[in-house]
Parts: sequence; structure tokens; C-alpha cells
Amino acid sequence: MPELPEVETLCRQLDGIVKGEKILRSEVLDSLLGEIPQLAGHEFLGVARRGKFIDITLVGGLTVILHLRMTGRLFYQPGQAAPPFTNIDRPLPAYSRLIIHFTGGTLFLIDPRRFATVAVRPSSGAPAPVPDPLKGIAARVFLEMARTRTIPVKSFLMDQRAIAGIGNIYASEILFSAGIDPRRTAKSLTLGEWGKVKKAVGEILRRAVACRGTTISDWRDLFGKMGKNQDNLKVYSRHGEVCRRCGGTIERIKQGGRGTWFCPACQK
DNA sequence: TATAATGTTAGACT
DNA sequence: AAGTCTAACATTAT
Repeated sequence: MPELPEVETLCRQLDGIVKGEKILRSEVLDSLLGEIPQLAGHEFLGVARRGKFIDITLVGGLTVILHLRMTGRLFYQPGQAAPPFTNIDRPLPAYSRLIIHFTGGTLFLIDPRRFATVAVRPSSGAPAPVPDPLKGIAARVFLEMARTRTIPVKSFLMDQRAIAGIGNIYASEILFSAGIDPRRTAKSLTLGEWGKVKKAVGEILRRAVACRGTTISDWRDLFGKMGKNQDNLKVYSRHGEVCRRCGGTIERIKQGGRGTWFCPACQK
């Protein structure tokens, strides 16, 4: 569900609301999450996004690493729950998998499909960073990374080892904006074409962050509000509809097991 | 009932 | 050997 703009939205909202708070208790509700230590007593230090990962750093050297995968959400409910935190008075949000009680409110990890992952690790030893498209990736860097890649350029944009944060919605939208056919091989793009991609990446992702993400069905921000970026989508999920740029017809194909939407008439 | 869904990855295949 | 492709994960909605 969440790509870079959605994860960035959650990080900014979380950083703004739980700064300096202490964890009173943590509860794991889904055994699929594996072993997670009790987090009571730790104080929130800050949040950072790493691609689509959310790193929550605690005072004392622990980091809680979340990945929301397809249907994971975070929801923050202001107001302190009373010990022993059993929430008899307030029903749990459906599909709650992890609950972290802070001094000023409660953070829920909600995840119907149960693909989300949680790990708690020492803050030292963080993985090496991968280029982040929000900071801007130069056309020459794209060209160099794609030099030997024969996969479709759309799949390349979604390769988290190369570029961190772009997912299925924004990959289609970026290539439409850049006027590039998603079936092209990554290595076939010229420097000039990567320049168009670079521009599109910045514009599309920054606007999506400003809109607090894209709500197609179930994405909500930290406070349960819908995003607004769905109004800006030009191709995603629009197969059979009219291209807003050239009047052609938007098509859907499959690439790497995922849907790709594009306009064959104006994406070359 | 079959298909698709905002993600990742292990293992099969080139 | 290294890059690419596919199936699998668990669940809901159309």
C-alpha cells in the first residue's frame, strides 16, 4: 500500500507528535511478527525514512524498524490509555498487529494482509543508504545504474536496491509524465531521457507528499485521514479511459507480475 | 469462482 | 556468476 510519499507522510506526522514521549508498554498481537522485545521505558528520539522503511529511534540506542509492505498502516490515537492497557472501553481498530502506548497517545500498526514486518535492533549498524529520489538523483547517476540492466524501465524504477521508495503507482505515473514507454529496457534510455525521468520523479513525488499520499482504497495518514493525490493520477487504474495528454486510450499490461498503466500513443 | 490489490524475496532459470 | 523471472506469503474486495 504505502510508497515513498505515504511513508514520508507518516514519518513527518509521527515525528511531530511523539517527540520526547516515553513508551509505557508495547503489545504484539500477531505471532507472524516474530520476537519483539518489550519496549516499555524507552523514550522516543526521532523517526527517519529509509526508502519505504520507517526507522523509529529510541533514547538508549534501540531502533524499531517498520516496513508496511502492501496493506500496513500506522494510526495514532491521542489520549493516554490506563494500565493494564487492555482497551475494554475503546475497541481495537480492526486488524491491529502491534500497539505501542506512549505517554500522550497510542500508536497502532494495522495490517489486514499481515505482510508488514517489525524488527528491533541496536541503532548502530544501520544498512548502507540507497539513493533517495526525494533528494534528487542526477540523470547521469540513473544512466550509470541502468547501464547493464535489461529489465523494463518500469521494473527498474521499482528496484529498491537501485532506487529506494518508488512503487507500483508512482512508477507508472512517473513514466507517463516523462513520456517514456514502460516496456523499454532500462539500459536503452538516453541521458536526455533520464533527465526527463529525473524531473518527473521530483515533481510527482513532491506533489504526492504535499497531498499526504494517494488513497485508492484503504490508505490513511497517521490520524486516519485520506490523502488527496488520487486526484492527480493520470494513468494508474485508468485502463480503457482517455489519455489526458493526447486523447489516446490508456492500456494495462503486466510487468513482473504487477499491473502497469500507460498510453501507447504518447509514451515512446 | 476467479482475479487483482500502493511489496518483497527465495529459489528457479538463463 | 550474475541478472532476470516466478511463485509465494495472507487477506479482502470486485
